[in-house]
Amino acid sequence: MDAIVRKPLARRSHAERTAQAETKLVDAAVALIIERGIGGMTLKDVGELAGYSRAMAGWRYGSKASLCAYVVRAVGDEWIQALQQAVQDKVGLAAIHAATDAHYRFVRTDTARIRAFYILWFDSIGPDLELKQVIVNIHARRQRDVEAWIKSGIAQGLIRADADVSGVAAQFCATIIGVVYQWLVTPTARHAIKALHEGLKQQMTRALIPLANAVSAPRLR
Amino acid sequence: MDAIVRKPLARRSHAERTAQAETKLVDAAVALIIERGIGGMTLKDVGELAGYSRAMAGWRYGSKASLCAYVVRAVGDEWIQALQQAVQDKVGLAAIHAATDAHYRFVRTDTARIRAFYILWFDSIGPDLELKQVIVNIHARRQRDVEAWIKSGIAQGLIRADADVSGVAAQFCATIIGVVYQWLVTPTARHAIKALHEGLKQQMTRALIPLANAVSAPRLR
DNA sequence: CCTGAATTTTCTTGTTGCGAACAAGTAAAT
DNA sequence: ATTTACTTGTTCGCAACAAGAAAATTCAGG
Repeated sequence: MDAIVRKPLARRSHAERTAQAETKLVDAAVALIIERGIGGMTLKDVGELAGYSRAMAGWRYGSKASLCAYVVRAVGDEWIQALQQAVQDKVGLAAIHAATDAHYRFVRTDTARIRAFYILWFDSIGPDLELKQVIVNIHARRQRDVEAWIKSGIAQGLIRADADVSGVAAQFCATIIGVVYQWLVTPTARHAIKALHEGLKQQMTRALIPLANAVSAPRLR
Repeated sequence: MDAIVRKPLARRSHAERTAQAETKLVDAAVALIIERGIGGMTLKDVGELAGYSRAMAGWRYGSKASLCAYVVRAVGDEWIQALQQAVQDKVGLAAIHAATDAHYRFVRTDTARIRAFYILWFDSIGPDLELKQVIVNIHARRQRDVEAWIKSGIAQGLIRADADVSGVAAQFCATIIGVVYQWLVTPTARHAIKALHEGLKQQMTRALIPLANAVSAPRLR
């Protein structure tokens, strides 16, 4: 297990040491999760890949489960930032479409962090309560956001008034997870992942546009 | 780790021994996967819970990964049987709705085997090639079935002729997985899981019915 | 202010316990 | 007797923790 980088390290403050260690350890954990899965990632290799001793990762985060939860929290925060950036102040279907497009762009770039994030996401099945709690929070937040977009859309007359707000939002969130699963298991099929995102947009359109426009719902391009 | 049963065992043939060991071991594995997740299931405990020695499960299946793959194969076969039984010779939307309803009934009964099956399903992310292959096969078969239903529906004029057959089938399969994830992480919310299945049926209806009927697409009851 | 000892924080080496995997042996059926 | 089913014995690797070394910070006395 070779270290990633070994800069000539001058005297560093405690804060600097801590911050640098954290980024190196998280990067190493992400790389190993992608390469070998969560089971194959060992605390020993995380520490050594980051350029430290075998026990470093375990000492820092206490346990493997805590390290995983920390990684999810860290990447999840970046994620929420990027999503807000993409949606801005849009509402209704525009917001949902923007969020879906942004999601597709994220998975298409396929950065290591996002892949590891979602690998960890699917590990939230299972008995690790700490990780599960983190994921549940992110999921709940997503669903709240979607519900808010739909409600604003209804208020502005862009969405049919009798729409089942929480039901459709749940459908959206569930489908996103299904699409992500597809992406994780077949990382090569870019076109298929694109089509699934487009299909999701179309599905939401059909469920939410006012009835008068329903017949003219656009087909998949 | 206490044994499940200890019948007074008379002289049994090799075939009987093998068969009985297999069911006991699989049952034990299922129980432990549900209780502690895949990481928490140990070959030692599987063997002892089934009433054998600590090495029994490892000896029978060679490795933990192979045991998992075996369980998925076994339950997956039962599953396919039950699904065919539910769909019979239906085609078009009727087949898709029947399959969705059957799926909901399966997860609602929440037998241990089905739960373990889907927990293992989500473990197919990750580097275990044997398990991944089994899952990919089941998934491909599902998708083929759905495509066949759609095609027959088109042939009989029950489904719009310009439908994107493989695209819609992929959408269906992805959403099912998303719904299953929801079910696994929030096993209590039965109503929500029911609503997601109903929403999926409605979504497929909207995507597939001939345009002339589109406006009268039934709403979620 | 400066200098260096005392203290706190960061990180490493040492140890234990447990599980997977396999080897070699025993018991049961053929 | 021979093949098949199963158990006991052993090795190796990892997670978790303990105890020690090294680096940074605080604080004493000039």
